[in-house]
Amino acid sequence: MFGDTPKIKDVKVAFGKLVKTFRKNKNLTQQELADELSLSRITIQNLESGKNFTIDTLLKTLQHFDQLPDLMDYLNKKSQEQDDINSLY
Amino acid sequence: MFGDTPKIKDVKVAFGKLVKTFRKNKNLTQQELADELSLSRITIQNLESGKNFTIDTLLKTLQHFDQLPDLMDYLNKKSQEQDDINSLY
DNA sequence: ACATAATGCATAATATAATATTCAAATATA
DNA sequence: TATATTTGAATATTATATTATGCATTATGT
Repeated sequence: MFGDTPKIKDVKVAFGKLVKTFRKNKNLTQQELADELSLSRITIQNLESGKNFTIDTLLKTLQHFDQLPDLMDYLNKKSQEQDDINSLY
Repeated sequence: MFGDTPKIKDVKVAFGKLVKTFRKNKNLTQQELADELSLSRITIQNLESGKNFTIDTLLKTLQHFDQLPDLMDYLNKKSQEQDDINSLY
């Protein structure tokens, strides 16, 4: 799909599609999700359509779908592998 | 460290620490990294210290350290597992 | 210890994300 | 098909991320 060199836009679109999938799987409208997160529908729309958005907007949304633990695991693994690289020298 | 319920702030700090580790492992100063990304040193500082920041700032930084492919894999796996859940019904 | 570089942290100005509103197009529902 | 709901997209306003600058604190090296 993206080979192995996705562009920044591709990653933003991927975040957006993921959020939309989470939302649809819980049968929520953009407005309902926005209300539950104290955000506007437009912010959800921008997030889902790959516009620029803040990390707070993204993390509030991922938190609502219980995705923070897995994301934290991912970051910890990344930190660990960087520390391992560093300790080689 | 965070049990299994990290807070939004925890995730932002984790992103920041990871970026700082990437930067240090390449012996770059905040200013040098900022210049290479056409961002200000303050934006890098905010990112590394867990303030709010935009997804563009984060992705430009991760791209510089070749982290977009792995991040894309993570998002694709997440999308796949959501699609699988959906197709059960 | 000293000098230099790097980082943290303020303030103020600018750029832009978030918002409210409206309307058209698309999607679902009866 | 007809109706209601949801979504996409535009403009204008507000809130805030980004930036520039300056200075204090903390490394780093000689």
